[in-house]
Amino acid sequence: MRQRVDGRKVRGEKRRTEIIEATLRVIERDGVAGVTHRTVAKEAGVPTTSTTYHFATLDDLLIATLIDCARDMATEVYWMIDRARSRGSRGAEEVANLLAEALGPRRGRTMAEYELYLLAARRPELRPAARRWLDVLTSMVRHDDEVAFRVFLAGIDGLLIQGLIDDEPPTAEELRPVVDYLLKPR
Amino acid sequence: MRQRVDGRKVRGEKRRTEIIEATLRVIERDGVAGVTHRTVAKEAGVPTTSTTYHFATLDDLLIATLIDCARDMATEVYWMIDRARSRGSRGAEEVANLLAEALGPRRGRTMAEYELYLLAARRPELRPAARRWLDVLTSMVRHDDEVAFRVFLAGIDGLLIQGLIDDEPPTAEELRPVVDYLLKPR
DNA sequence: AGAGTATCGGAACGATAGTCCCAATAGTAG
DNA sequence: CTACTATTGGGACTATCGTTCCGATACTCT
Repeated sequence: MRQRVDGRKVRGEKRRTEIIEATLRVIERDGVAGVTHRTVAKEAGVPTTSTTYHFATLDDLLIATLIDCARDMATEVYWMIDRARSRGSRGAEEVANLLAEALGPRRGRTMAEYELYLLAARRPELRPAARRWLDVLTSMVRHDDEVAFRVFLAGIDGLLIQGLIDDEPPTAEELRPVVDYLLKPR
Repeated sequence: MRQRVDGRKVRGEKRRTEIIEATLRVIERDGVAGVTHRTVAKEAGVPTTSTTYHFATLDDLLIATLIDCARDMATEVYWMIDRARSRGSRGAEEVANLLAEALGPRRGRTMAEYELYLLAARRPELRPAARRWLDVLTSMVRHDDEVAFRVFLAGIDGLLIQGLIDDEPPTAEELRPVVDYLLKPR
């Protein structure tokens, strides 16, 4: 039995999270295709069998990792929306900065997030995780803004995925006019 | 020597395209992860070694297939833009219909196209193919519309990739107001 | 027709994958 | 302290992968 009454972490919890974090690093570096029991174990510095002990199958490990990844994703986009909505005219600048960051220093992470998207397209059990940030953020917007908000979210997704296939990541300055136009009310 | 002066197809060309088409079917069904020499050969009804004969490596086969896929992609989106621009107020309806089609009957194909996107993010040699339709379409728009056009393209990409993680594909009617808003000039 | 070359297709080789087995260890409840 | 269970970690088994080898076949040019 893994659970404890006092809520303290059980022994294996630490290594379990280490494995998940290592898996995310592998995905960022080599993509989902690079995830094997052995590569993850090597990245985490644990024996190969440790990954099979904590996760029944490799699929379970992938799903656990991507769900974890989706949680951070939701947090990040939450702040993006928050800045865009609350700071008035400076919203576009903040959003452009966050996009440039997602396509520059955090590029690997952004790729991992879209690998989750595509995996969720084929595996229904991943869809709730992939949709989490869409749902959460949709719920925090006024109902009469829903269409505008969906357009905004789609635009962000499109700019990110298109930015991933640029030879060099776009700067915040280059993104600025597009974000500006995207946020402009109609 | 494979090339002929008169331009007639050389012998192996037919089987080569059969293999590419089979590969695309495999990608549509099981994703890039499902592509192996054996699965492709089985799908094409040819012996396993045929795939290694016509393509030096499995990577070459993948790249050839995805570049082929990108060509059709460009054609399809070309028509989408064409309808949106030339038919005035009915443009949004046409675009919504095409989106619903891409997320319904052509769902597998759409997933394949975004797998190309993500693969291109990691492999620079695939980027020209992935960017082709963006570039072609960008060149056909008036320069003063460039920002609006980039927003439109990003919105389309976002709607498509978000539609892929819906439990049931959105209908043209559901997409209509969003496309309407996306196309509305500012 | 015959030589030469492109293509085909069966078999197999080495590498690597997922997963399982089992002995050793450590922390915990009684 | 002792029994028990969770966890660790090394090794191995089996399946499948990419790729190569090589003999058979078919097409083309002279």
